[in-house]
Amino acid sequence: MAEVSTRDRLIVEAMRLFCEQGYRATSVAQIEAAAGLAAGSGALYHHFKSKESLLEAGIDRQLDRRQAMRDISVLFRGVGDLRTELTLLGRYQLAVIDEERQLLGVAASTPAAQASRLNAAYGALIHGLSGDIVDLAKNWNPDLAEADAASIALVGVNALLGRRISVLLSGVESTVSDDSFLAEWTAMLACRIEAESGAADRTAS
Amino acid sequence: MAEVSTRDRLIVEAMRLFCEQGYRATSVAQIEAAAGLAAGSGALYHHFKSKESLLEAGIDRQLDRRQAMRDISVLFRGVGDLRTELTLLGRYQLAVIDEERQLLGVAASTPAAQASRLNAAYGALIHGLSGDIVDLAKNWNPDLAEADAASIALVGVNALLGRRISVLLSGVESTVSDDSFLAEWTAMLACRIEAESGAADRTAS
DNA sequence: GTCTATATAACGATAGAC
DNA sequence: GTCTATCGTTATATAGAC
Repeated sequence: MAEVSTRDRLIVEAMRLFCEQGYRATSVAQIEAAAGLAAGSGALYHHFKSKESLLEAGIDRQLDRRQAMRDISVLFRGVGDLRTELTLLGRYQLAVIDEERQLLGVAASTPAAQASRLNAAYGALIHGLSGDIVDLAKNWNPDLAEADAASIALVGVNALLGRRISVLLSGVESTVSDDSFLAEWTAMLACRIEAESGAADRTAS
Repeated sequence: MAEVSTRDRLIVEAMRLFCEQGYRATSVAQIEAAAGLAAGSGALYHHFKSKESLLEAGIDRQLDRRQAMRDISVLFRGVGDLRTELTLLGRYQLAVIDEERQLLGVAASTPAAQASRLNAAYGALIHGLSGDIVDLAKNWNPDLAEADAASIALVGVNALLGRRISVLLSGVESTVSDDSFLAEWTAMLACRIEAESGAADRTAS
């Protein structure tokens, strides 16, 4: 039961290497070696017809795992006050983004053939995360306009994404802990959610 | 005076292609063709000793341009109220990130040899943008603790970065305009800057 | 299914004519 | 400085033994 097939090992190691080095920079021989096969042997081609079809299988696998994590966010409903729920949701969404980290990393350097698939997957991710924040916001402040809730959610999601993608691009971990970051993130969103509707218009022309 | 040297054309086109396709996926022949030279001829090697030294020159060029944009943010001081200054600063910082877009794109898929240079450049960018927000925040609320100002700035910068890097990864422009995004971004930061110190601790344990 | 061996193509880089 | 031509290397992918 704990047996992992060679095919699965190839997918896992390939996505890891694609994320670290990029798709083009990762050779088939390197993937075979990482999966415990002889480097340079065509053993990989008995499981995938090409390097690109291996990437495709990796994308599909990630989308399956994403499906498994969906609709867990509703578990945070009614736990306590607005800030508690926001912090829990933020922590959950950071975990979701971590799960998608490889996919985001691979998306940065990918042949055009698979680009549309990755773009669609990325768009769906943003939409899902943003929607959860919108639901939470409107739940705690029914007077909040749909457009305002969407704006708050968009800035919130981008803040979480920016934090995770930053370390993805730089490879350097932030000096600020996730908890500290989420504390401020929570305070900012709560401050806006509690405000009356239309408050976002009080900016410079 | 409008004459652009072949060397400069090579740098510009190379960075554009590196950003779009990745470093490894871009061939020297492709760069030569984009610069108006015969594809496959070694003409590039009369200006750069290798493909990697061309990337290095591209990074140096970006760092020079960054230097030219520094210390412009102080021009926004004392324009009006907190929200006006925040919106102007946010708009300015989005422009700065746009200027660095290529460098961020190249950073996503780069050989280890140049990775440290890119990482240092990226870290300096974050630090500079964050520092400007901290200065503005403490200017409008002297009671704000240094740590709180830094937290607010970190979330703010990551929100801007997330928005720009999102379109960099997905290639799809957001349906929300920059002005609408900045309006909400401004409201969020202003809401937190105006709060008393220590308010960020009112989150879940 | 995995191996050795190899076909075929593309890439980075160099040499020399002009 | 730019070209044509080419070398050496590395990559993807295949053929056939075990």
